Amino acid sequence: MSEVLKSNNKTSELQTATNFQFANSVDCVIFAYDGRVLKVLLIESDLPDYKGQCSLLGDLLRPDEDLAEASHRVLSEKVGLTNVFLEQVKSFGSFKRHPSGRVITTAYLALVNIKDVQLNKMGNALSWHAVSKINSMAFDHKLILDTCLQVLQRKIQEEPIIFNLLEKRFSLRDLQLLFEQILGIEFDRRNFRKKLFTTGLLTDVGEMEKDVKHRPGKLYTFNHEAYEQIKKKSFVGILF
Amino acid sequence: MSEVLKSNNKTSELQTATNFQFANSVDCVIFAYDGRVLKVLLIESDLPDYKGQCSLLGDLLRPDEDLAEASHRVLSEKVGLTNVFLEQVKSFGSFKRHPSGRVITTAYLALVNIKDVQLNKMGNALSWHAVSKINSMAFDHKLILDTCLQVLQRKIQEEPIIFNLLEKRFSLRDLQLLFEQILGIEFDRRNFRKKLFTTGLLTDVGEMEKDVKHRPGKLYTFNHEAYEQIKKKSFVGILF
DNA sequence: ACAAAAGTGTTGCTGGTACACCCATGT
DNA sequence: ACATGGGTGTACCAGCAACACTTTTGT
Repeated sequence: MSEVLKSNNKTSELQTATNFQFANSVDCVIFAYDGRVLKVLLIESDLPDYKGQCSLLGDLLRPDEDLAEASHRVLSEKVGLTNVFLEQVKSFGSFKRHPSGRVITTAYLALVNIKDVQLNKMGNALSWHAVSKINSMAFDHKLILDTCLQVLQRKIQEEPIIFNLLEKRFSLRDLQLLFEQILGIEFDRRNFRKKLFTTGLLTDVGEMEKDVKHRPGKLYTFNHEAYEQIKKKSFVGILF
Repeated sequence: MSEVLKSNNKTSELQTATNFQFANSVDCVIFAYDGRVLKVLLIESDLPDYKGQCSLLGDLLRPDEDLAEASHRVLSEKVGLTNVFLEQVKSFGSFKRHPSGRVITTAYLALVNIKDVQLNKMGNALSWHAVSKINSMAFDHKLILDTCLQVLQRKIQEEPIIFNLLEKRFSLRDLQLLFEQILGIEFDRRNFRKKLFTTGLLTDVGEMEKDVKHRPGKLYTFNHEAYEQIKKKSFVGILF
């Protein structure tokens, strides 16, 4: 082991250029819901190694930007979206994960409304893929996707982030179907309604669905203010 | 914006050395319990910028190792521990977080048994600090510590990782005090016992505490096998 | 009229919380 | 005997799950 690596801190090593041999990137797992299934936005790889395979949208980290900034930049530059729900999930640093060199990537979970994305404007190789149908991807991106899907499944049960996937106004049916899609289970309609109402997070906007070929349902919005109030109350429910 | 950064993937850029100007590190937030309060293992910084302040134990990522490997190496080389509970928490990539250059660090949560750590053997600047007493640290390490503490608080309620902080055999009192320390709340003793017993994760080892100046309590171990069985049953409890 | 989904209430069970008394050990 | 904490049981309440019928709209 070199002396350099034995030191208490990193100063001595940082002065040497030999340690600056890493590239860092962010990769965004951009989820959306088309009303039927959960989808993820991918780009076709043009690397020879991964001919025809898809990869996540990402980019190299710039010298002057933060990880979070980089993830927002990817959404902005490559998808044309700002003010997106973005949350860091995990970093992947296997030294063989990228064919062209040592790249450490940090995965971000993005939840967008599918109607906000205009693929024709962003052109070319971007497309939505049903999450359940994806078998292989470029690099280790399938692993990253799976990891983010699991995090999504956990998080929608802990925080009301699922609303980022719906339009401002939605029916209870929309909401339930989306929960069921993501979690892969079904709920009793009546109990689901009761539970959601008792959270106090849904505001009845006083309008109804239109253009449905059955009795139209009421439309709701997510009540941010109510959630901010509720959040303060501590959550404790010891159990593994 | 350069053409290079507009490309669909990262190949072209990776070939150039200009993108390999980052250093990556891991920093371990090593928690332990001394029977009274939650502690974290820190090292005194010898950087002039951070004279007298403490920092987490970390090291630069080597060209040939994974992030997880690096975190285990830190525990092994600097604390003399192997087979430690280690879990990635978050990466921190602010471009001004390190005075000597651009370092992206990935924080790991480590849970160890305090008796396994022999500070005298590791020598010098390592020491345990009560988590609640720490006001400032070198770099952005206070932020990292706070983040990891929050993750710890959440995780001990979701998974039985708390046992990593106790000895193999422990009394219910030990376990309850530790929960209370970490979460900063108190539990009713009788309800706590019932709840833990109903999980089926505690095995009565048929022995009692010794050297206590009151009625000795039974000792238990964590039942890994039972947990593996239980884990299979899916957890769903929609609520935010 | 029929199909499709909206909307609504009750009951039983389970799990959480609040709470009080007796027991074993060391001093 | 006293102090300290171990060990146990009960009663109430809230939240969840299971379950069926009526209503509204479009075709």
